[in-house]
Amino acid sequence: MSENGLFYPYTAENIHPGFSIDCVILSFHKKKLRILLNKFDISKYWQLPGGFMFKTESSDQAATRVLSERTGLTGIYLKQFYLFSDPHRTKMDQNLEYIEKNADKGRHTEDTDKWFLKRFVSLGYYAFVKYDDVNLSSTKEDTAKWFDINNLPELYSDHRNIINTSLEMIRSLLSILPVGYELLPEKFTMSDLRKIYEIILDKTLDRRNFQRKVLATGAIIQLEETGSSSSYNPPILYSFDKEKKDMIDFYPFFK
Amino acid sequence: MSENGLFYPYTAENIHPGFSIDCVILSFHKKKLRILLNKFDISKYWQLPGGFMFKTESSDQAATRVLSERTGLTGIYLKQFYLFSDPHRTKMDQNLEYIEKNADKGRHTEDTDKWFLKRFVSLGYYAFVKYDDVNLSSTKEDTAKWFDINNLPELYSDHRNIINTSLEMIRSLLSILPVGYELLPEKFTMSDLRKIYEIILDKTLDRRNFQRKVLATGAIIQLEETGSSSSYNPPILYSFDKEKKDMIDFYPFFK
DNA sequence: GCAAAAGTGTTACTGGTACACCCATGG
DNA sequence: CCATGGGTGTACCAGTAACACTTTTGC
Repeated sequence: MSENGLFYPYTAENIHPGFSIDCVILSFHKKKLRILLNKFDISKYWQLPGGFMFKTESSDQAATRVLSERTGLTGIYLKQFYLFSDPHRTKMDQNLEYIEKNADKGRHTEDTDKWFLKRFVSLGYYAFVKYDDVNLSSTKEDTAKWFDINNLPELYSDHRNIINTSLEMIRSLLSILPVGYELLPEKFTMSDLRKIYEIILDKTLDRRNFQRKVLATGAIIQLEETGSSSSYNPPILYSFDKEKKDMIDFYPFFK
Repeated sequence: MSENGLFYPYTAENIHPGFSIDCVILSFHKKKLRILLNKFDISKYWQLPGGFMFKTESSDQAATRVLSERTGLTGIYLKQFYLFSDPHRTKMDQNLEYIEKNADKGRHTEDTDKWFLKRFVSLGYYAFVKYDDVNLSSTKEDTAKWFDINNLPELYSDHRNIINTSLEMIRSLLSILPVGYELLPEKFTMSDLRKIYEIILDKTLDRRNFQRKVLATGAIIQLEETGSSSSYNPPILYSFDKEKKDMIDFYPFFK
């Protein structure tokens, strides 16, 4: 997104009309669940990384491309979760402001007006990435930043609703989602794994029962090493058994 | 769908572009799970009831309208479940044939060519209706019919895939879907309720354990009457307790 | 030595599964 | 009188939940 600012490389001709994609990209860092947001210099609001679908792409391909552009990653775990189609979801005043400020910056293209001020439906995707693997690419016009999922700024359009919906969906499917495997680094502590489930479920889990249940799946290997960072009894490190990571019904289920 | 045949009342101007809706409408009758399909006189294939979204509608409203047109019902239980967006999902040869045969019948409109031969993404909905409540509206050009879900005809485009996907989604969410409440008439037998779960899960369930689990929820009331129809020990009839029907986690969960 | 994080084990309960016997009716 | 569908009860097993004590280290 640089050539023509805000909308590059999308044009009225190359995208599937009236259709956009918004990505809820989650990671885990320092005991917090993080979500990736970005902000254009011309905007007051932070927003979900998103984009449009080229005429030659499927929505999965488009979402994968958008995520790759944002994070530099390939092979990302992502799933569509809901189509947002309220006819009034697009805040035309906000978009008009975008167009105007874009023009002020000398980045205006007439083409844009034709399609950006029309109604869009948006397909929501959620994605799980490893925090340490991500290289955030920010430009002067477009800043990317991780936010604590429990401490979000004011958001563009209906993006707050999209995030809330994604979390509900993730919560209800948590028992079969590989959140730990996708969010944690190669080596991790049991405390971190548990924290992920606690944040998503918004409740504390019994430390001992959690550990027993997780280990009983046989998909997690206890390592020799310990994590040294903290200032007390160093925790044991664990790793996922990659052979077993794709087993359905592996992932522990917590009510 | 009569004025101009196949595409009434949709035009290039009044619909959201490149976007369609397909509905998997399920009912239960005589121990079989049924799906509503329709066939145009000009088509070789049966297809899912579907339609397009007007520019003023949400997708839920569009789906509700389509279902209402097809079944005469209001207040239908329906949920979106997946967006089908493969760029090659639309079979252009099939659609071209539609257009040509439509022209043969003197129902051709030039407008149609503009949009019906373009790429569409399609949002899948599943719906649960009570068989006895439905009045199928067939016309000479458009026949509607219930099919046994396990005995389907050859289908248009990727509709077979849409049906399979819907059943997978329903299966995975079965524990929280009100399938019994939505599919069964006011009074029903335990055998019918169990049969619904057995068909969707494609496995037999222990008759006694099923009954105990279902009754333990407290959401089903045993009636005084018995069903007399069959030729043996008449079964007890049950009803849902409407006060409790909306309780989440009510619906029994079967692995 | 005490606070904080982490390691480990036992018990009780509940929900799920497997299974057997009796009853009523129509043919 | 028997085949078929339906009603009811028990026993076992496994997974879950509740819960307590010990260890390590920094301050």
